[in-house]
Amino acid sequence: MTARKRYWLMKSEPDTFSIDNLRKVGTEPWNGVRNYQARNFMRDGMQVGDGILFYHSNCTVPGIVGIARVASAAYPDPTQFDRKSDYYDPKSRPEEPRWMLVDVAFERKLARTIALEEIKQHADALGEGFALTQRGNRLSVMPVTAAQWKYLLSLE
DNA sequence: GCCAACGTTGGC
DNA sequence: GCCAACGTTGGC
Repeated sequence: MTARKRYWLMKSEPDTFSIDNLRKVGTEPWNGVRNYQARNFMRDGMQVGDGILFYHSNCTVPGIVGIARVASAAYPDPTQFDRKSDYYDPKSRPEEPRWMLVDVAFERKLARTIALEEIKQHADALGEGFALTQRGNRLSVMPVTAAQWKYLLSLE
């Protein structure tokens, strides 16, 4: 029995890991998420094949730049046990890992960037539940409804 | 580079 | 369990 496909938005700083980086490598473990809410979405919500809006944050034109898909079930983020990693978490133990991730696979780049500025203009159509346009929201992984997915891609 | 928002930590 | 201090995110 296969559950219905779900949709997500995932933020990445292009200076660290851009949509072009993802296109090059094909599939990437989404490591470094250190926020419980974002982790829970990956661990409890994501299923292989789910759609991902790839979002560039902290850059000149923040916005949605591509589409990816969930390519693995959730598994422990190995960087949490790597002392040399920026993401090392001394409080996490291998027998009880604190941080989980999924693999993310490249699908395509959008024909153009759907900028945050533009998305904000459609806030009414997207509904109040859309976390990206809610003031002060810093979540790096968030759910997107099928309707929001469709609407956002219709802007492309 | 600034700073508002907000999550986490740790003293009490 | 409260809450001040602190660190991070991320738009601008």
